[in-house]
Amino acid sequence: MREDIKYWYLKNHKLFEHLSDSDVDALCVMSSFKQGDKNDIIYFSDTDKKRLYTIKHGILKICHQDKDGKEVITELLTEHDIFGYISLSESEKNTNEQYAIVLSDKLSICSFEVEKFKAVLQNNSNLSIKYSALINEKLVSFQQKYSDLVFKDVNTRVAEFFKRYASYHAKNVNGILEMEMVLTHQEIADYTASSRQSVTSIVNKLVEEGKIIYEGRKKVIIPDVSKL
Amino acid sequence: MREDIKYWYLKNHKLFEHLSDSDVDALCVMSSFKQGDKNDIIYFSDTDKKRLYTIKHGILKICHQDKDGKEVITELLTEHDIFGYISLSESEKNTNEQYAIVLSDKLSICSFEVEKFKAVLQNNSNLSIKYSALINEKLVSFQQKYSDLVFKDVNTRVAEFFKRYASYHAKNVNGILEMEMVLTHQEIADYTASSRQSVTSIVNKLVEEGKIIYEGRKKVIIPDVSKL
DNA sequence: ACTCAATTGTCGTTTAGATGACAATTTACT
DNA sequence: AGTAAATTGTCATCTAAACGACAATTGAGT
Repeated sequence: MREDIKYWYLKNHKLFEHLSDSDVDALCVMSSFKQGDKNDIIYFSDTDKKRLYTIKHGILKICHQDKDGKEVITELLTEHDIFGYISLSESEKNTNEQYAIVLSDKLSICSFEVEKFKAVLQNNSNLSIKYSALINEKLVSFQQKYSDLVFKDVNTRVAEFFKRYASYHAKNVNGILEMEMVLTHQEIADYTASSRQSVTSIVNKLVEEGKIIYEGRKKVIIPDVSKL
Repeated sequence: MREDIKYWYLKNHKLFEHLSDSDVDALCVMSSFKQGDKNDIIYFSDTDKKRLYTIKHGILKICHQDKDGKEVITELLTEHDIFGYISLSESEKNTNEQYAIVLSDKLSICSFEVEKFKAVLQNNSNLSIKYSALINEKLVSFQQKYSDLVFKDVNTRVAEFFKRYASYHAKNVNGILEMEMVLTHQEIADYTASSRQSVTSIVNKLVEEGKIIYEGRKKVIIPDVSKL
């Protein structure tokens, strides 16, 4: 990948936007870009040097399975999201059998070796505060996800999935939200901690009520988010 | 509180242990210590200046409720744990209607104004890397908690609660774990996302099987953790 | 356009675990 | 010690949502 494109990407990332040019240069040198296609699997193997990833373009699901192969999607990542974290003890396997699968047609990601990234943090307290805050945001949204699972029923969770997905991926045309839906019912179920059949029937109910519109299986329209 | 005790506490905190004396001095100045008793409620009100807390001694539950008053315990905090996080946007309410209640007889906490703490981070990249890693640990354990809720049944979750609780609070006497139990069945239920009655019957089953021993309602013994 | 695999639709059935109701026990308080 | 309040014990009932099974539909690949 050409240096100027790396540069452009990092300069436009909320984590790095206020960095000095020379700091961005330093990051550029240590960063590595990669492409992927739909259904590609990205393992975060423990054997490799640990890396920190940020997504340049595309959608990725982070999942793991229980022993019976039942899958849970812990995160849906999009442009500018980060994944793979730094930890205190170098050795500690924190990936926890997680793996990522590309959901969008194309994906491009940018990654850094964790140890090198730490070195940049050393000289950039501003960056590290931002990084902390970012991780913190994730923590808060996970706590939210946890309470939602405890407090809210499947119907609500699925409806809120659509709202959330829309907030990331929808184009707003006069208040009408249009988006490409890259998740199957099964995947929505994995994400909302429910079952495929439940998602199917809930989606159909939402469609009947006119709250969402499916055009084919890949396009979703939400005429009025406030009614969802 | 006497300065030398503050100093001593911070010097022994894993987050601050490698800080220079002068940095610890600086933290001491901005820190404030507070005491609490069992059942005291600590609100993280949005009106106040946001603070970062660390626990000097005692046990605290962080919870929030849904509209019907149903409670979920999101975290159990103990010595050296931190709570209340920094965020990018100053204003953002991240506390999310959370509140904390003291579970142990006595509690003492230490707190910093978030903005002041950030200033110390600015000049201490080492500290901020540690801080990031700490938040990150929390994130990972939350992801774990989430998957456990999805994958594991109540029996397992309750059993694992005891293991986890023991790992923090038990004295190990020749492989036999003894601990003071500060949670009621109801609270264990709130923590494991289940119901009081389920916890009661699961606990009794574990007692019958000899996997745990209750002496009164406040003391628990685990003869052999590996069998739990 | 045709075929096959993937996805969705629709049931009836099953089940884990919540919930309610009340009794028994333990602990706290005067 | 005696009483009230909190906690725990037990059971029967209920329910949300998983699960299995199979059909219908869609879309991708040739």
